[in-house]
Amino acid sequence: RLYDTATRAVRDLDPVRAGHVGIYHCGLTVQGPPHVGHIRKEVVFDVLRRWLEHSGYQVTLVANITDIDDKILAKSAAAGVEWWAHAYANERALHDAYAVLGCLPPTYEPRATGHIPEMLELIDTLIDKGHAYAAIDGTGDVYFDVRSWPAYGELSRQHLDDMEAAADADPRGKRDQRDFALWKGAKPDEPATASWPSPWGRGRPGWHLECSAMAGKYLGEDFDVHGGGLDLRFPHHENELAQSTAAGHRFARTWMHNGLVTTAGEKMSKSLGNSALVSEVVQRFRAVELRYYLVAPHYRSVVEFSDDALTEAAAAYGRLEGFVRRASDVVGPVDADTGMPCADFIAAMDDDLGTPAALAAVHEVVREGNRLLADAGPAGDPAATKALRGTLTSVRRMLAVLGLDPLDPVWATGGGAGDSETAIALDTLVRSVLAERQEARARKDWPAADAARDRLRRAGVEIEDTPSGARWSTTQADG
RNA sequence: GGUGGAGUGGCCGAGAGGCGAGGCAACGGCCUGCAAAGCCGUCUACACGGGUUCGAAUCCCGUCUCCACCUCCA
Repeated sequence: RLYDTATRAVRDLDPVRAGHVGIYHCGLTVQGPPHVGHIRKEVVFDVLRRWLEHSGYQVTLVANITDIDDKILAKSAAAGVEWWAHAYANERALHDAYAVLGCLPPTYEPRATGHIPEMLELIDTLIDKGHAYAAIDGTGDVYFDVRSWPAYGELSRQHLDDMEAAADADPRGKRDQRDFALWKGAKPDEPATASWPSPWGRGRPGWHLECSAMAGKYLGEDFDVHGGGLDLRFPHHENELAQSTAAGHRFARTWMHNGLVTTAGEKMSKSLGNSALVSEVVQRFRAVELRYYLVAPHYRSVVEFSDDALTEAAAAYGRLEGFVRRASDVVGPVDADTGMPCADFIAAMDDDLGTPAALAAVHEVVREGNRLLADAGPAGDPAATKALRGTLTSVRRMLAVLGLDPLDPVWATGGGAGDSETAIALDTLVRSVLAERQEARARKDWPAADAARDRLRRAGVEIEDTPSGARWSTTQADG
């Protein structure tokens, strides 16, 4: 079940094609590097995709890249670089961000500039059906005629006559002030590379049209889920819906919107200057902690971004991670794919992606696992060890669905031969200090034992005494 | 002016007519040489004012505060 913005109700997901779910969500306009708000949406749809796949569906996840628009042209011009270089650099930054956060790559990521023919075709259809027209002022713009489409406003329940008058009352070549551009005629000061030929002269696509054309191309005229940030509900998604349905498509069956990330109570956005860039946050927190922070609240709620909140998320995640590492030490490697989520977890995830309740269920299972840990082990109760194995496998499976399995290789720092040699060297050194401490403890020389521990701690190495001996970790790498 | 949403314990954050979500912090106990981690326990909250009900954080009416959208926005 998923909450559908259009009907304002939690509804059963009833796929167009049995066993398959097609999802389109609005990716980024690559005008700048992604901040935490942008990446929240990626994480939300990544969790949805993982859960659907876990539940036996084949998922096609399409997220567009808007690689041309006013801001890209303006910012690249200001920076003195080509617009396409600017867009591509930020597209790469986006890819880096979701790789760092452990988001699986989408099935496809179409770029707006690669789909001009599909867009022109859609405009043709709309003109033929009487829902679009070329601007009367000769700018080469083409607009959607909102007054020609009585259902306009159905998604956001807005009425044309109740809307605030646009700030700039310049009607340009529009029949109605609320008509929106499907195609934008090229302006003399824009680079020649930023326009394409069309029946109305050279120009480029309007933002809303891109998504309609690309969703239709890759998912069909009737598909399951269309998503994006809540701020896109109007006008972007309203306009997409109007265009596509006016062109005769059924379009999205469920509209899914994630809540926004705020800082100091206000929406995180570049224009407000309160953005926390993903690349900057992961300097101070581990990426998996950032991901936990984003997965823990429900996807439709507002999340307030702060270092305190992130620190708390890190502590909560540390509890889960600590169990997984300790239990793995005791029972050895397990295949997380064979684990079964507990019933509460399944019920929570099926109910509109209830990650808070799902995570609460994981914490409960971890508590049980920690109890087992006290009795398990080579010298311990074999029944407890067996039970612990099952618990560990289940916990890892549940965390994997959320993209939070601590043992997933994506969270390994570094990688490559050099790093692993360093890791081996570090491990050898730490173990020699631990051995020293153990000798001191054996002869009850507590000051010497504590001095060894303090020495490690000052170097960022935390020690944990377990029934099977001391284990060590840093906040960055595993011991 | 219109549209959608939110206000929950020291903090974060779920739930949506009766059965104490969960996490963090704090405190007490167990464990530990001492710690850390873990386990057990304590802290019984739902913006405000009315109403409905045997029973309301949850439903209804009213009030206040906040956020988002109506301009590019995840």
